[in-house]
Amino acid sequence: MSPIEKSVARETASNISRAGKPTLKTIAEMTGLAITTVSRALGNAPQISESTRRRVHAVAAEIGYLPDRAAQRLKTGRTNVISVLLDPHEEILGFGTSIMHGLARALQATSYHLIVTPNFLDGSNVDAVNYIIRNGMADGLIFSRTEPFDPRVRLLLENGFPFVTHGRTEFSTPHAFVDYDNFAFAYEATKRLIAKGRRKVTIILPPRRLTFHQYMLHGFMTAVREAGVSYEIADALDLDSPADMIRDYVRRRSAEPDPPDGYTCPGEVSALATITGMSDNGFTLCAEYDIVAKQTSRLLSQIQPKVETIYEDLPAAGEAMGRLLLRRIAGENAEDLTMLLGPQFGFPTP
Amino acid sequence: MSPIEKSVARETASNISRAGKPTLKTIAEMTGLAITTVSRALGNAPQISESTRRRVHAVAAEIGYLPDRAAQRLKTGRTNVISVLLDPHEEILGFGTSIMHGLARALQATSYHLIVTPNFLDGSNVDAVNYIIRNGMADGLIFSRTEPFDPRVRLLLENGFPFVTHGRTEFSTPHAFVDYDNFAFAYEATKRLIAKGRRKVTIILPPRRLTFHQYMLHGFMTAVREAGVSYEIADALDLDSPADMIRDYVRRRSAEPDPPDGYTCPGEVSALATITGMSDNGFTLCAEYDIVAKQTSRLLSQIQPKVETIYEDLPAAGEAMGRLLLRRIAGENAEDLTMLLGPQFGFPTP
DNA sequence: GGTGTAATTTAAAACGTTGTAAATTTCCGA
DNA sequence: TCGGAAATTTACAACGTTTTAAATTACACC
Repeated sequence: MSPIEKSVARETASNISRAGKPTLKTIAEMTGLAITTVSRALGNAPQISESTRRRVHAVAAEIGYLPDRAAQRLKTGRTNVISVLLDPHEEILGFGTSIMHGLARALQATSYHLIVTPNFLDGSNVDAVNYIIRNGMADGLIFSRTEPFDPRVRLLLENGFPFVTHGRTEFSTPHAFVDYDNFAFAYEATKRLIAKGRRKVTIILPPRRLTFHQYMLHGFMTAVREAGVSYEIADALDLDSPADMIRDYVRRRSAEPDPPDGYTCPGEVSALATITGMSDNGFTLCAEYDIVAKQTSRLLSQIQPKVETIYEDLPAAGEAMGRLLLRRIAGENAEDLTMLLGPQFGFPTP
Repeated sequence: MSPIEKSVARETASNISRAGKPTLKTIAEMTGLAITTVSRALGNAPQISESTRRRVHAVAAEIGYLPDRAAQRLKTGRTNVISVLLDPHEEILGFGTSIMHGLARALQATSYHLIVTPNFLDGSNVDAVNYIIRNGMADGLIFSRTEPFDPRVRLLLENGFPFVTHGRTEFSTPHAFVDYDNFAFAYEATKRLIAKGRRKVTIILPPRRLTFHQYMLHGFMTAVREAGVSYEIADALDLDSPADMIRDYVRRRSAEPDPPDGYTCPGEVSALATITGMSDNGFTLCAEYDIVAKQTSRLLSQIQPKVETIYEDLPAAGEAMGRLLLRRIAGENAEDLTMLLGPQFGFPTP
């Protein structure tokens, strides 16, 4: 077919955009090219001449062509989907949402969609992971709250499935992760309490089975030992305990002899609960005791007197996880895809 | 092929589960049936004999067959996906997450997946809706914070695309929605303030462009007029204002003459900000002034003295939206799919 | 034992894309 | 002017499912 004939064919076919949405076929008819060529041109394959490449791109843009994800997925086996495991414990203070926004930012300009796989109410998180691997529901996975020998991580490693965790593990095989330096947080927070003159510090730790329990404890103990102050650790409760339980515990403990006068609170709600529990017994923040808390939202800046805080930037963590996961999917080595985010002092001005 | 031959064929083929995951073909080979028959049997089509139906189901379960979503989607045009538009304003107190958990519960036993379409940082939410409609990215849509003549709703109605909003609109064409009775909330909250003896009430309203601004205002004004107390409305700020701004406003206003002594707070963070602003000026909650706040989490029960609250059950709203959307997708009439959830007094015991 | 009808099962064609292998065109140097 | 290699384009076959229409089998009745 000569260039002139082609051009005629184009005029003829481009009368009305058909009922359904445009496909490669539509463009093929409009340009007089073969479907394969159009596909190639759009994919910027090397063997397509620059002129047709341009022409195809122009037509595609004009009619608002977007490839059918289902067909692509069927053919290539790639889903263009990244799945986030939503943990029920993340709901209180928008942890999930913060991370999600960061993730969204990372995936913004890519063709990836974000799908949320909530905790199966009955089964464990491992089932969800298994389901996703087995049925190829996503190209990559993101989740948080890792355990030292997290079964989800083990499963993913065994299957060579791309993922990024929020939190480290202790597997010898490296994997991509983003973590917050909770050692630094606890160390710094506790040091600050001591600097304020507090002489018996305490901390509300994450559940023992989670990896960051260790780091947190270690940071706390390091500060304690360096300063030689006394301390105690409440092992009847943890950060996942309902706020009421934390409040009740603090209230009870502060009524007993020799109560702590410095609290390291790695959670906003637990900080609030602590303040409430203390004030129930007539203790005043900054006067009789102090708190240094982890801050992930603007919540704590709303209460009086101001609680001293150390910031953890969750949207940044989300964005980092997104970027690392994309690189992991692209084939980069897992051991090069790790990231430890330091605590930031003071809430960044927006 | 005789039954015996079939049975032999089955034995022969079931030696090893092939490399890839099982497909209809796998089952067809194992049972000696045609692919079509297997598809029908799994779909419980009427013309399949009970015996083969059972046999196919058994084999499918045995080898853990799950239909390929991409192929189904390509063939049928249905995506089996429900998309949630995530609004940036929803991040503070896990609104998004709460709703999401409810939604997840509603979709639990269905084949639907939940995909999150975050606000496109640049474009408006309308672009996202348009994108989803045009490219058939989902079978149904869920979003919140409706305006009286919400352009998203208009677009969806024009295209006959199934959706459920959180919040009402004023279009004459009915559409599915779940809403919280904010009139009842504001009316009840304000009445309580008045019952406590407060004589000048005020309210922090949602942004004027959102539908529930009207309901909230109406409820507030009704209580005010019935009791004949005085009131004022801060129109320099709204519920979306940063907490610091609310706090500063309250602080400034309470230092001026004739300040309000009763606050209706339709948001948890704004309630906190109000308390802080007031206490900055030496006003004590329950003594010099009162607050009745909307409660969507256990946050407010953590501060002292207890703020009186009226509950809004967001997970329940999410679940309701999910169920309504499924029915809408199934073809039910939109006008039958509306739901107004009443305020509940006191936090339900879990 | 045939015949018609109902009950089951089946082959073949799509859905829109990409990969393989082959066909066509273009271009260069002899 | 002609081979032949390089450049460009193409046809066809998948991917796994559902749908349409047709084929086969079973069943009842005369």
